[in-house]
Amino acid sequence: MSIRLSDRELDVMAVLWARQSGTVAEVRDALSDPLAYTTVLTVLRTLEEKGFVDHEEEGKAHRYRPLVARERAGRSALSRVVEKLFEGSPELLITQLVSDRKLSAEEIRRLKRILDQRLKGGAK
Amino acid sequence: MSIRLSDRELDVMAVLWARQSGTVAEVRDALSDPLAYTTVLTVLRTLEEKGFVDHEEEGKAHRYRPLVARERAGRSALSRVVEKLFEGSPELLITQLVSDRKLSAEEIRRLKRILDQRLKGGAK
DNA sequence: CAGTTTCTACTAAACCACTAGTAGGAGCGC
DNA sequence: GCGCTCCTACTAGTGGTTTAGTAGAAACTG
Repeated sequence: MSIRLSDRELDVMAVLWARQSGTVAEVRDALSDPLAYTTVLTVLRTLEEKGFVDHEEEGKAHRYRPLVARERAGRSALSRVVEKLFEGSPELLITQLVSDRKLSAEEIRRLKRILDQRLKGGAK
Repeated sequence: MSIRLSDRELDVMAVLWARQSGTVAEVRDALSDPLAYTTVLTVLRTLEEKGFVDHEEEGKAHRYRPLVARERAGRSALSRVVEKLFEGSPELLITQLVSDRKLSAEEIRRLKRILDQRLKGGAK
C-alpha cells in the first residue's frame, strides 16, 4: 500500500524520522520554515488522521511518533518517480543520478561494492 | 530553477515526452485514465501557463510540445526525494533501490560499468 | 490566587488541483 | 444550407493543502 505525503507533511515527517519523536514545539523548532504553533499542530493532526503518526500524552502535551518508516515512504516516492519520470527504469534513474556527479569517488566505490554483493548473494 | 508538476500534469507530460508532441485528442487517447476532453485541455492549458509546454496551430486544433526535457524534470523530482526522504544522500537512495532487487544481474553489470567510467574520466 | 504561558480543540479562509460542463466557432457530409 | 462533429474558451464546483486565529483548559510564576 502506497504512502502519500504532501510537501508540508513530508517536512514534518522528516523531523520525526530524524528525532524519533517530537512534541509540537520540538517539531516547530526543527522546521526550517517559520510556522505558527497551531499550523504545526494541524499538520500533525492530519498526519495522525491518515495513520502516519501516533501520539501519547506527555504532561499536558502530546508526543508524536512516526508509524511509517522512512524507508517505506522513500520506496513509495521512488516508485512514483521511476514510473512517471524514468520510464519505469530504475537503471535510468541511477544512471542520471550518477552522471549528475553528485557522488564522490568514495561513494562510487562503496556503490560498486554494494552492486558486487548483490551480484553474488543476490538471487532469492 | 526547479520544476514542479502535479500528478495529472505529470501524466500529461509523460505522454508528450513519449510522443514528442500531441493534440488534446491524442493526449487523451494515450492517457490510461478516462478523462473528459475538456479536462485534458484544461491540464494542457495550465501546463502552458506554467511554461512547461508550448503549442502551435494545426488546422483548427492545437499541437502541444514539451518545453522542458524529461531529464530536467527528473532531476528536479529526484532532488526533492533525495533531500526529504533520503537525508540528502543519493548514495542512500541508490542503495535502497538496489537492495529492493528491482534490477536484473544484467542491469547491475551495466551500472558497474557506468560507475567505472565515472571513476576514470569523472573528475572534470 | 491573579496573571502569564503553554497546550489542545475547533474553526476558517485562501489557494490550488482536478474535473467537467456550457457556449460558440469552424468545418464536413449530404 | 442544416445538422453533426470537433475544437477552443470560459466557467464552476469539489476537495485537499496550507496557514493561522480564537477559545478555553492546565500549569507555572510571583
